Order: sequence, then C-alpha cells, then structure tokens
Amino acid sequence: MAKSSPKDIHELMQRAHDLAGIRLADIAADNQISVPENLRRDKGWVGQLIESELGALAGSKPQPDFIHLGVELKTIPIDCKGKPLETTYVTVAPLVNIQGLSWQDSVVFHKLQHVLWVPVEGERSIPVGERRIGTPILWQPNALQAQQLQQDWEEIMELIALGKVDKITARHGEVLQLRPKAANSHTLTESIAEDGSIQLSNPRGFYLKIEFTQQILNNAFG
DNA sequence: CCTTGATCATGG
DNA sequence: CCATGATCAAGG
Repeated sequence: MAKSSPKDIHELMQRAHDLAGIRLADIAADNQISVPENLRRDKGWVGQLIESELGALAGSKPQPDFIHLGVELKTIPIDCKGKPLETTYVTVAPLVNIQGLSWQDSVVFHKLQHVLWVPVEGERSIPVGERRIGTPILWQPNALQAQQLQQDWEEIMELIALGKVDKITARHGEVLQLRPKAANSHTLTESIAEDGSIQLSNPRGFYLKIEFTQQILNNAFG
C-alpha cells in the first residue's frame, strides 16, 4: 500500500521520527518490497525505500521530494559512530548555457535550502535488512555553511565556464565537490571547451563531502 | 584507511 | 541521454 504524502513538515517529521530504531527489513515488509542481499546492484534501494515509507513523490524530477513542503529527502549511510560513510549526491552539474547563472538561481542552492536527513546504518558487515534507521534531522544551512557552499559552487562553475571541466577533480572545493555522475565513463554530454566552443565530456554531479555532512549530524546531536 | 573516479537501477 | 536514488572498489 502506497503511503500518503505528509500534509505538513510537522507530520513529515513525526513520521520520520517514528522510523528511528527500526530495521530496513521491517520497512520493506510494510511496503511489500523485497530486501536485496547487498546494494551492489541496488545502490539507490535504501533511499527509495525511505521515500516510499514517508510518502515522497516518486520519479526523477529536479524538484524537492516533498515539493509542497519544499523539503528534500536524503538518506545518509553512517558507521557505528554516526559518521557518514559516503559523500552525498546533490544534483547534476550544468555544463553549458551557464552564462549569468548565479548561486541563488542554481539547483544546488535550491536543493539544499531545506533537507530532511535520515541516517541509516551502512556498514557492509550488517546485512541490509538488519540495518537500522537513525534519528532524522531537518536541516537548513547556517550562515557559514551557506557561504562555504556558495564559494565552492562559484569556483567550480567558473572553471566550467572557462572550459576547464575536464581539469576539475574531486579535490576542488572545501565542502562541495564535482565528480562523474553517469552510467559509465563513456557517457558523454555537451560542455564548454577552452576556446569557447562546444565539446563532449563525461557528465558531472555536485556532491557534499563527508566532513560537511558529518558537521550537520554533529550539530544536530551536539 | 579514505577518497576519487566509476558504476548500477529505473523512469521519462 | 538526463535526472532520480546512491554505493562500489581500486589506488593513493
């Protein structure tokens, strides 16, 4: 049975809090979804499971998961100490037609305005179904975080605009990084070349570094 | 041990 | 192909 969409943020948070401590196998059973042996071929399984349970709108849209609430849902794998195990994908990076694009008009800015973080045990030693959901965190970037995100975004976008996308590595940026985001390394999309013409490059996505998301979790539980 | 670059599934 | 959901796994 598909879950209804929460009517307001309060209901969303109440439902998210109710999931704390529960095993993924129980959430899966409640949604009539089978639990995979591992996530090797089901990398988005946990995220989609929680989306289903919380009544997020399914499908691939560059919109918030709870568009009527303006809230983006992110599950985040953590170790036994509560530290994120992976970086967090934010959105695909625009590589062409970016002249005049400002931080406030960017997808990264909008997606990170309001995020519901749902920590989930992610260590591979724990069977997927036995992994438990943690305490949810409703987050909005503070002044420092907003400044860090904007600076990284602007630096990366400037390099893309200058036709240096293929020279950008994941080491650029303090809290936000640019990395491949595609089915494989052979996938191509249009980008800006150094002479200003159009070339083909591997699609990229913006990711939040682990230290950044770790601070978000620490601030919430500190 | 950790990060970077690569990859998997699905829907439109 | 693009955008969603991410994790995998080789190498530094």
